[in-house]
Amino acid sequence: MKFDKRVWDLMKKIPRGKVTTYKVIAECLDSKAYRAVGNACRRNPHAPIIPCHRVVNSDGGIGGFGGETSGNNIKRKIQLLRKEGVRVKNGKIANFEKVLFKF
DNA sequence: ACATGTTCCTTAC
DNA sequence: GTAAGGAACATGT
Repeated sequence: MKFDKRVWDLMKKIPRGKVTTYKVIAECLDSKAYRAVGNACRRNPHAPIIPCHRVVNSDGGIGGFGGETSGNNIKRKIQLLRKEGVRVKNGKIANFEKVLFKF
């Protein structure tokens, strides 16, 4: 409950053209539950104000949904990111360090 | 392979 | 109908 709320709050803070990682979020929450962060995103009760597509893995790879990682709905999010200035290479962020938003 | 937090599902009462 | 336990999950080291 509080966990999700905090996660969402941080996500809302992500500016356009930048991305964040589950690791960073978890660290900000003073927790090591990286998975919980992803789960909170999955619940995502706030549709557009929580940009899940702006949250990526520590490797800069777009998260893996239920098998949508290999070129499915995910592609749509990648396009959106690309449009915002995030370079995506085959489902992974190219200039990851440059667009990585640290809290 | 293990650690970590939450959510969902199954089973028990 | 409500409560408890266990499995799964959009991860990271």
